[in-house]
Amino acid sequence: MNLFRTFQAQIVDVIEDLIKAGELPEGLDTSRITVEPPRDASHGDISTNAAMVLAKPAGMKPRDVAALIAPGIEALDGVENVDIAGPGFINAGLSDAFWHHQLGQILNSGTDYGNSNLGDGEKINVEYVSANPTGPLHVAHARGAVVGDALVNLLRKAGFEVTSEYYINDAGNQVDQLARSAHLRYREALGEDIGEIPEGLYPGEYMIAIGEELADTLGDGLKDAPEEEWIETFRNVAIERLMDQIKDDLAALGIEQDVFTSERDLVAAGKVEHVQELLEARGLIYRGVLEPPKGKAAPEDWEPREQTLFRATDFGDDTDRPLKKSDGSWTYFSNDIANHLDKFQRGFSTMIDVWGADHGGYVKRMQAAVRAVTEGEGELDVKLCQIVHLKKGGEPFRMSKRAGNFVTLRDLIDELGESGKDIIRFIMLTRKNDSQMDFDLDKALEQSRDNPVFYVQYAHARCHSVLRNATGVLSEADLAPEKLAGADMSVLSDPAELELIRMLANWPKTVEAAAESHEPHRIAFYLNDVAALFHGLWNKGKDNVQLRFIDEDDADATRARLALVVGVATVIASGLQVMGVTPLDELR
RNA sequence: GCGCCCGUAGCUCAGUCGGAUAGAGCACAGGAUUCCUAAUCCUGGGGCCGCAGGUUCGAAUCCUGCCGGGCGCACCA
Repeated sequence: MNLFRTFQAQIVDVIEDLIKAGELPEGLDTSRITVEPPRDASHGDISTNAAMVLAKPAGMKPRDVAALIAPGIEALDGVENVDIAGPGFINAGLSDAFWHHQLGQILNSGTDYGNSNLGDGEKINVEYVSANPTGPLHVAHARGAVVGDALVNLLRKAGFEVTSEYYINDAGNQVDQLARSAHLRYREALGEDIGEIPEGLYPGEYMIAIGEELADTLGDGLKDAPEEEWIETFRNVAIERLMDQIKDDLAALGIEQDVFTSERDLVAAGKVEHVQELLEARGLIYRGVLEPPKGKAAPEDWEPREQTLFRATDFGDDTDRPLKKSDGSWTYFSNDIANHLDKFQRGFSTMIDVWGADHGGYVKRMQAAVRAVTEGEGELDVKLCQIVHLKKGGEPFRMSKRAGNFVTLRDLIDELGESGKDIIRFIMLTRKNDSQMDFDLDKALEQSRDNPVFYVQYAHARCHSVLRNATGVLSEADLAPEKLAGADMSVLSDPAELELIRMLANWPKTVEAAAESHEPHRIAFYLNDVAALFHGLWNKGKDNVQLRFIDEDDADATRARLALVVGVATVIASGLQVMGVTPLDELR
């Protein structure tokens, strides 16, 4: 529970008391009342819009309503003073003791601080990565992987019951081409000169080992056999190997997903037919001919064709969408509807998909389908991840080990060294998912203010450095968080110290807001703010000896200040945990 | 031509789902280190929040229309 929510509930109580007493009219809607930290610190610690929201329905002036509510707020625990300002804001200042108490709570909670019951155990499914099993992951996948995974952690922290999921596109033409590529490499492994890899097949070197394995296990009997005899086996083996590799790459990024759903299995289980029956029964399927796209040059082979169409326009899409290909097989779209219906039937009425921006044109139709197939009970939020431009020293970066090849995720991790995982994860979260991003390899390794990964890690390491130095004044046992939580915090009275505590106490609200909006990047920005205040306070100790964390002549003051230091380290660690980044105690 | 995303300081970006005088970093100018990591910090200038209307107590935020950039646009996945 974040403290602003607590105050919000208390203020609503105050208002209800006023209604009972006849001071305010009955039937006021209190749901729009918010309590927030004011942007300007001079306006106090908390601020509510209650008077402005209630003024109109109550038929009163905002300031008059505020005057009625203010005394009730002033009487609340922790409130020191109340002020009515501007158009009718009620601002309240909280006592130092209140903030000291918050700090104690941080120490007692550890990195669980910020955990919330906001989600109330509601089930949410987050699908991300879902790359085709036709090759290793490349950088373009990294952003979605990180965003999705951080979102999972974030939602869990906020009290949702989250399942992380990968949808394997193992049906359709692409995996058949994969099987053919494997067969070619199989023949190559048996000594045949295969020459150039034909257009449409997968030329990557990663196919060679698969071909060799197939040759080892199957012998040469399938070398000249017709495709029907081998395609299934080759497909299965290739997909399995590539999925293993993808899982390894994800593991290197610290990602391990709960559920892997196979498109092929969904089809085989008849789930797509089920979708069709369901839509048919609701009158949402018809045979029809689509208009060619206007303006843009029509596809070469376009011809008016009667198709099996889903009435997507009834659910907010721009045009109706085909469910079957001309050869009678299901479209990718049909299968993906089955995928989402399946998720819904497994109990997820809230679903989040993380996609690349190039799939943006697919959002509306999928959302339309989810609405149709769940009768409005299911909700799909799609997070689109914009492209990442790799750079090195400001120049576009290409790592063309093989001419024309993409940069694999593995290459990127290796390039960044042992902290590669943490660096990638942090940087990928320093932009909103839908804005484009430059990823500069030099900057990412730089140890400077310029590099947010370093800046936040440095703050955390500094905290631990202080604690290491503190053993001269306090015993190990005295440095335990739960021990420090009981310290007399009253020396923490400098504005910079209190500002830092306020920032730390903002963590639970940050978690809830980020979780509600499905925006994990907010965590990165918050941590940057925490680090900035901490570095600032640290440097104040240079001018003002009174503010140094360790005072060899005053164990009590040291205890209180170290409580603050541990609080900072705790909140940073808690935030990094959500991002999937390992906090460092030392940077040397 | 249609749809989606974006447009905020010279540059890169935040902006707590409608709040008060719009914030950081970089860059630029100046300053702080016998002292817990100066790998840091402090001070300063910088803005028509793309443009124009609308909604209301109140708009960077919501609606409409333009302008500019990115992505996508039958039976690929």
